[in-house]
Amino acid sequence: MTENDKLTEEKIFESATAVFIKKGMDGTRMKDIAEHAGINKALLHYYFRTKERLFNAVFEKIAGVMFRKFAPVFDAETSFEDKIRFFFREHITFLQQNPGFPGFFINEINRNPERITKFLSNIDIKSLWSMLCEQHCEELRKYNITEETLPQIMVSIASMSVFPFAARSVLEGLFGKMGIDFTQFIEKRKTFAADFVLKALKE
Amino acid sequence: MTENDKLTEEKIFESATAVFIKKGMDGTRMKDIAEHAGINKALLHYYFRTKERLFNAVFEKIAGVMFRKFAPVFDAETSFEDKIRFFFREHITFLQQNPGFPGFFINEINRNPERITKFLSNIDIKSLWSMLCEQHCEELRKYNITEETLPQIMVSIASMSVFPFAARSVLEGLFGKMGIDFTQFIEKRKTFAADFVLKALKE
DNA sequence: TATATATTTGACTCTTTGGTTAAACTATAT
DNA sequence: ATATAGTTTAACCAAAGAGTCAAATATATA
Repeated sequence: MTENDKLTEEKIFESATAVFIKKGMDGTRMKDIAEHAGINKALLHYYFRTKERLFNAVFEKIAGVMFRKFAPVFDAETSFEDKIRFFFREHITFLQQNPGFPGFFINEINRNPERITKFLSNIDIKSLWSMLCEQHCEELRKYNITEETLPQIMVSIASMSVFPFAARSVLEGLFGKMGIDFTQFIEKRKTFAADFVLKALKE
Repeated sequence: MTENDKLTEEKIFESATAVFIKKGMDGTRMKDIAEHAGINKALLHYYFRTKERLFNAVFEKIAGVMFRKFAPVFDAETSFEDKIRFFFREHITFLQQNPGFPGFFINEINRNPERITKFLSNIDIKSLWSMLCEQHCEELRKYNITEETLPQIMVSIASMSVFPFAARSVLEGLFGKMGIDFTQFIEKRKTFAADFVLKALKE
């Protein structure tokens, strides 16, 4: 094995990731993954036993990476405003590099909602949430954010970042007719979304 | 045939809609649709030839209904502000009644992006767009909305309405741990989202 | 080098799947 | 009633799918 050869298992995992993202669990053929990796189909089973195990490995990796991207919002020592700007900048950049993640993720959680229950059970949401509330106690009062509106705001923020990628082909279809470039639209969105949210909050 | 019996073709179409929404094109078995409709599998082919034709019929129906819901935003004779309030109220109510549509739609356009190109070719977006711009010419200037920010705003509005349904199971998972009820969250969202957007726009 | 161990393959199995077909059934018009 | 057209079914088919396995190859180790 030469230095730059990837291990077979890695090669399989990466090919599986690519194909699963493109075709989804149900639309993916083990043969496709094997061909993508340039190996024999039986090797997939040698390393991962079944299609479902291979898929679970891929899904958990992606879900983990996606959720870890939300972490800085909770633990950074910056102001509420800075966190919002930071989030949109970093999260949209991340999605630019992984544009298929939102569509893949939304698809699979809809087909199999139990998956997310299991995944979330590893995370202590409640303490993250109260950490956020305590850390920005005064700011939240200043912005007039209540226990009821905070979830609405958080969901709005996530929506604005994730949705354009999930609905990418629709937007590209619409934009195409109006002379708007999707890539440019996304680049602008990093600051637009932050400004938009902050203006909506500002007293 | 008694009065309240549905025509077989309708029954098939409705069953196909239900199953396709739940399982997606790739995850759906013709057998499942037949069983759901309580008929023989061969009847599906008698009425719709192939799985793909049946799916296309369902997809086009759903896509049509979804996009028609956006129409009042373009042709109503109300103010910009009223349109935003009207949209969130009506659109979220529509999604409450069809909570599976966003997930289904996002999934299928990601698996097969050409589908949306074909679908959008029937709609004259450009003239709808310029209609909107002309109709609210002064308001747009008042709110300081430019040619560049208008698409950002429209996408933000769509995001805020659609995304919570697409990511429903994630939100339910998170909310469950925090004592938040998804149904109630959605009900509140009709006014929250409108207020949020309008505040973000207001000079 | 010889032996044990890990990796890779082609050929195979068994099940599921979309789709077909010929026959049976139903309703209706003459 | 009976011929005709439309509807429904059971039985069938070929292709594709996930998964298996024994043999072959490479790799490490003594």
